Amino acid sequence: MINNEGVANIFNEIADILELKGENRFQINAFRKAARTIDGLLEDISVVAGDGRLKELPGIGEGIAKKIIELLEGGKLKHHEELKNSIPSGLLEMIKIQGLGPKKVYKLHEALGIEDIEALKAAAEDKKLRGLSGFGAKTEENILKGISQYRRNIERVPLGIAMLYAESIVANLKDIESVSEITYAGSLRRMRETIGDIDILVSSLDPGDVIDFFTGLKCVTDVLARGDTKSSVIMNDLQVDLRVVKPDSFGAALQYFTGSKEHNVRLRDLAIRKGLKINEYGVYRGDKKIAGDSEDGIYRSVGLGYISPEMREDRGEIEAAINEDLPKLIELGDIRGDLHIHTDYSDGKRSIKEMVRAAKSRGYEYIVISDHSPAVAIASGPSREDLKKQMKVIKNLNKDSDGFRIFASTEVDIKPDSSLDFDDEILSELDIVVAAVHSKFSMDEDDMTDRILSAIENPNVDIIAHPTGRLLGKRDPYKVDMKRIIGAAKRTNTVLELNASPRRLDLNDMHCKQASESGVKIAISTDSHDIYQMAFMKYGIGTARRAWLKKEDVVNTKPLKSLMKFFEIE
DNA sequence: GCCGTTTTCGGCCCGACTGTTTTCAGTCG
Repeated sequence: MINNEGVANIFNEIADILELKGENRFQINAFRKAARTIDGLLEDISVVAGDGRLKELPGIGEGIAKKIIELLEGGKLKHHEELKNSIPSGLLEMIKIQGLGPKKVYKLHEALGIEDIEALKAAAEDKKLRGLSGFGAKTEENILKGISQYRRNIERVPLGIAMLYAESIVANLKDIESVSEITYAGSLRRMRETIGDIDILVSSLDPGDVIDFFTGLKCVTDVLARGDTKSSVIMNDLQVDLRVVKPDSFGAALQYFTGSKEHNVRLRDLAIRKGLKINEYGVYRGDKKIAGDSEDGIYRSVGLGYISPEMREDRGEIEAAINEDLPKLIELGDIRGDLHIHTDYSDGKRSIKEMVRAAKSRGYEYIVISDHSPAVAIASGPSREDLKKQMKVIKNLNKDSDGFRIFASTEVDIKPDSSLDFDDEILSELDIVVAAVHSKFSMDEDDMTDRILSAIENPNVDIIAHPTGRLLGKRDPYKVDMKRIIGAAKRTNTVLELNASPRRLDLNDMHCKQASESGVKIAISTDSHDIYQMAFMKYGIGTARRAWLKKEDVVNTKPLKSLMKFFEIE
């Protein structure tokens, strides 16, 4: 059975082919919009179709609804098959090359019979492109550059890495005299889990000065574009776009360059209906500028409350704003403790005392010491006896802790046979039990789901850590039926973790939203193995805000007393 | 192909940069 992603991919491919053939661009947008709707859907598209609700979805009307049903029934779409057969498949790959779009690719195919990237490369090297109108020597050079870049496969980088680069660029440009405001924007500001390129926005009355400094930075390896107010460069194998605007447009530009594109299209559409026009300089009624210096003002001008960057994905936030129903999102300052911490009892780098001190300096009221159980051999976690000793040490530390509380715990391994790595007797003595999968990730979906469910069903287990096991860019999530996990977690009052480590961010934003909408409580934990990693909490908060989580949805916003009540700790 | 507190027809976001052109098309975000 085809899933949501499969249907979305087919509609996107239809849009690509129609674009190559130069068909009506609004029809093309309609397919893309439908694809986006389906891709972002929390429900299974087959369920929506079964209920006859397809046409209630935004961007899905009579024609596309029929196509979805055809796909669900037969796994194929006649319209799609016909389109695919009408062009060489290599053209679809060619449009992915930077600087090449559908028009140029189709022209290359029509005029020179070029059908794939290999042929394109050969033709460009033989200087055969420059004869075509619209193509010159520079175009050939750029195409070859684009091909080698495409082949190097510049991938999206994890949020945590991109954030470090962005913060250092911001720090560098801040000192330029004409710069009055500077920040990063784009998907980084929306705290997406991976980042394709870094967007930096600056307000200055002397754009040339800023652009000069930016393109001259030592770490810049290639300048892709350099205009009067805008420039793109490559540094650290990552594209960085800089835009400079005047201060009275900073809010409008920040709104615009934060995106997402889908969110902005919706916002501009709304503005048009109200007789307004939004661009990156401001909001205009006729020639009169009515907003621009602040982001808040942009939203107010179209009658909406302020929508936080993390929500701007066209996943219902515009509707929520129209209905004055925007959630008050959780903030970093709401966090009162960390519920997943490692120490030198297993593979952590620091002692319990050191981790406690770091937690206190962050203003926390409690932490959970959850070292690995022995089955995770590489972490050389405490044996049953050593865990008992650790519990005693914690008990003593708690005696003179001026109100701060250390909770004894374990990150007990859920073994491939579904059993836990510690017996129920010792688990029941711990304050909190965190359980997680660390091995045999390749199980099929039913077995893996059953494996995790059996941990959820154990009354001693309080929290399931990193529930899908993914490592961003390194290891795919294991296959698991999240609906069953969420259902069981709700029924047993088991907490699901949002692991804040930027290499995990697991649960992801969509699963988190799903879980919390089903009434499951979330723990945002850093899984720290060293002091500095406790700062990862901000990435967890970012993901939580993308999931529309409120303070009440997250257990570690509770003050000490009510947290103890929640976990039934003496 | 979708959609409607102007509309069931006629709209559909907007502007910068590049490279090719002699005023603009294509691409990108």
